[in-house]
Amino acid sequence: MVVERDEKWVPQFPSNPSRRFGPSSSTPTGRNGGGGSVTPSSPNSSYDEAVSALCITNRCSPKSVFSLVSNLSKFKKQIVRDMGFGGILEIPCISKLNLKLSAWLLSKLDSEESCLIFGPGRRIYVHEDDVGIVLGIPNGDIDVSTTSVTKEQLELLRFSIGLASTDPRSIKGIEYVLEKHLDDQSSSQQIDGFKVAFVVFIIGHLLAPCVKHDQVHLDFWGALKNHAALERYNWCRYVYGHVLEAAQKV
DNA sequence: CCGTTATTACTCGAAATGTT
DNA sequence: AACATTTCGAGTAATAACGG
Repeated sequence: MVVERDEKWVPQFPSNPSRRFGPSSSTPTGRNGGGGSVTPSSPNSSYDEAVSALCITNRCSPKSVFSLVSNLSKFKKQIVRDMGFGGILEIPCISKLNLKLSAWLLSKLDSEESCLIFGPGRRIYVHEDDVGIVLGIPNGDIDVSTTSVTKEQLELLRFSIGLASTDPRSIKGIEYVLEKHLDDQSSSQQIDGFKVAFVVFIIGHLLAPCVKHDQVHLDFWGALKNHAALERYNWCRYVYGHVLEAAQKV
């Protein structure tokens, strides 16, 4: 039911040492953040809100991106940088995401005003450019979502990067594509195939993971048709759009 | 010899991943 | 989408080392 994907990795916070609120019917342990004189408005309701979203699933895994990226050859990394996705190469190896913190953050995100609201006068405005600053992905002038792709084009794309499966959403075997040897002798088709496969991989594993195992959304494939202009698309807006969508579900 | 501190081992829970 | 399994990290307890 409440299924949300979380596209931002959390900067490793000092994991809160809250041993779960036991069923002991004793003191309700006022959960004021260390400050003390925090907003007395409704510290409880907001907290319950986050707790109610405990049943969340998340297919986002920076670690798989990290392990792939760390095994890329110099040549491939240069290709990635040329695409404008250089920031992906710097992804830290975070193997665990704090889902509670993610859910809490998303619950504070107002999609209308595009800011995190922590209380009266406590707001952090978020812009899609910030996504680019943090993740280091292209922030071009073409909107990803305006592009569309037909079934045939999708088929052709998948074929060109070596994904043979008939299921258009499946990305099984994409790692094999990315591990194929590439050097300056390789044809431009092979390099383009690598570029497309790389974008699909990071979208599927980090930026906008689908809730289903080994599957991705189809809404960004249109942007992949144009191999030469991958860096001219606004991937930040695409990612941020998915964050907002997830926030609305919370 | 006792009390305090540091290192290590183990247990438990949460998150990731795969399957039906 | 729900369920099951695996993996990983944090917390805790036990033990060893050190100093008084």
